[in-house]
Amino acid sequence: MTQQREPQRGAARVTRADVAKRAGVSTAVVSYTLNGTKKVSEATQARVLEAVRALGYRPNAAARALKLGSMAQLGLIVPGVLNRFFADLTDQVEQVAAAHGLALMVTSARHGMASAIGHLAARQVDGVLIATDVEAADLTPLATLGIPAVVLEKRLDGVACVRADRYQGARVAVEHLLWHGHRRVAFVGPNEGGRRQAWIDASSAAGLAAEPMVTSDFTREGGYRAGAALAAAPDRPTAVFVSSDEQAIGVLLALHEAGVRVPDDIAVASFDGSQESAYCWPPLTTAAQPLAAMVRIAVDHLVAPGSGPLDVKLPTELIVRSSCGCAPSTAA
Amino acid sequence: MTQQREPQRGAARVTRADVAKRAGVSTAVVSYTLNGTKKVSEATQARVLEAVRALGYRPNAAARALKLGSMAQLGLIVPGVLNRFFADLTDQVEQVAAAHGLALMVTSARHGMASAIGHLAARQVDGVLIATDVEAADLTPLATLGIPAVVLEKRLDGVACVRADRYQGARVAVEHLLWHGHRRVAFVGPNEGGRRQAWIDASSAAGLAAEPMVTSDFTREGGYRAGAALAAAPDRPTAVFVSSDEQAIGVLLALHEAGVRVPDDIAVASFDGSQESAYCWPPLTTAAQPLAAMVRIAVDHLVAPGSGPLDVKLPTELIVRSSCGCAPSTAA
DNA sequence: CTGAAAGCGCTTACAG
DNA sequence: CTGAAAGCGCTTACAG
Repeated sequence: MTQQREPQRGAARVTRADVAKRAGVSTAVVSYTLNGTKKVSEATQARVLEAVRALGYRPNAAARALKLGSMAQLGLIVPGVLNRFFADLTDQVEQVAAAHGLALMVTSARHGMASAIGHLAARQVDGVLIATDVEAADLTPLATLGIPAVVLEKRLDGVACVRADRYQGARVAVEHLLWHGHRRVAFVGPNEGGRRQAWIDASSAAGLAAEPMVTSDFTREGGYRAGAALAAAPDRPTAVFVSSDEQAIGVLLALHEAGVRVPDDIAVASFDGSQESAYCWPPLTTAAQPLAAMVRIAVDHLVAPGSGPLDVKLPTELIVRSSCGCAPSTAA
Repeated sequence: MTQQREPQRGAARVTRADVAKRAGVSTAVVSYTLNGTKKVSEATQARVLEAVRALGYRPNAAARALKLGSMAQLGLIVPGVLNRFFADLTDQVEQVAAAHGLALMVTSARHGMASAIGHLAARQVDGVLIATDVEAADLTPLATLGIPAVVLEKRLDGVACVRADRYQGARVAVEHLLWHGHRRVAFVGPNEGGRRQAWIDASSAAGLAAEPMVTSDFTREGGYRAGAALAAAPDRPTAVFVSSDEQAIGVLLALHEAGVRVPDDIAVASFDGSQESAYCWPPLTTAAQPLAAMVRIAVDHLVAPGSGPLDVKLPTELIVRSSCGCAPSTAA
């Protein structure tokens, strides 16, 4: 007796047995012709294919995955797809994964990293990309299951890592602002990390005090508050480096609302190079992360069977647009 | 002899048999305690849970899916997550699906609807949300497998559909522009459909010729080109209704570059109500789709076992910001 | 070139 | 309250 529940909507599920019967072959032959794993005579092949078509047969991915031990699927953990940069990232990963014949399971870290990882682990993904802050301890479920991971955020001992050189990118951006002649360049971002350090170093290399600094998380809302603070500051800076495009969008809005002109009153440069940065007003001068390369390297590493440790740091490229005071460019 | 390949990275996979052995029970009991499908004595339960923890055991989703006939997973088809509105949508769907204990498989329609649907069908999703243009014929693979679908775009015979009332939304937006006193309101969007018709109707109801119209696809690039055309038009309109926020972002950029002031020289209103619309400059007055409600209804329908036909059309809500000439609002 | 059969890791009706 | 066993739909080593 079968104990299988009816499929959700009661439609009769077509299995390879049905195909085999209709084609007058064994189920093995159906697999052989569908997967090309063994030679099958032309005539038989044609019969099988005809049966597949006629029946609208589609192999059951779960059964296949159970047998093969792989879901042909990658997992991606991002803070959320609402952040423009991570939307860009998600899009890239989807494309590269598809090129490898892999599906993508996007999971937000909204409910915590542990939950996101547990989720992906349970779904037997073949590898996971983590594009947000993560602790080494969060990674153990993956290690236990032998699921490879690569972190796109920060370096963790023994964990594959691909990242942009944030210090270098921020430094070049701040130096560009300095090159424009600004003597008081503000910083908007987290009170730590390479971007902040680059701002400090670039400032002092130019003989300037690194100030003011406005702490802000990586959101537009945070940027908005920082921009409002900047606009209202007693000794207003004439330029600002913002840690991410996403924040910069918020900064721009606050500045506009306060009637502070960009770049005339305050020049702005940021970090990420998201597509968004080309479409805001004014278009942002930004240190662009080499997203395509990062994703390619990360996915290749996940897919390659025996690859060793990975620790890649890629340079960013400063995209010069009009927010810094350079000649307005058209939409890029 | 086992024919199973080693798992990808050679880590020993822990199965429920290992757990059962360690806990000194049968595999059935492991299932019972993990799924709560049958009463298990406290003591046994504790032993099982201990074993699960100690072994780092995680049920195999593929096996479970094969047995249960469900992957506990929904599919979503969007043009791409790069479009802000669809990013908002994706985020909503992910949340609502998660609330139902369902994972989300996001697929872009980049390589064609047939491929996207085939992909999802092969992965045994329990339902699919289609948020982009689709033909009835594309849906047959889903019907064959008994996978329910709901379309968020347009009405198709016999297919569940949830959508915003685009005619009504566009009409209200155009009328708002008219209310501001504009006598020449342009339209940017597709040369068909409810939004265009609403613009035509609202214009003639006000005794005006509906012109000019600039055809544009639903992209920022398209909006940018349309905006440039508008700015250069001989008899420049004083207001424009744009079919989507995404396009409006492009329109704004082109207008800014041409030195055309918004809303002073040209007032702008658009459609969608994406989060983006609150953060561009100036913030957009836009007819907001009731995204949360749409997604909730759609997912509920996918999840409900025997729900009948569904054809819901929800009203939009005009969010008034400063692009139309109303008092500037702060970031919403 | 083709087929019979085992086994992937679960769940559950049935029998203690 | 617990266990033995069948079966979900595939793939593949092995034997024709």
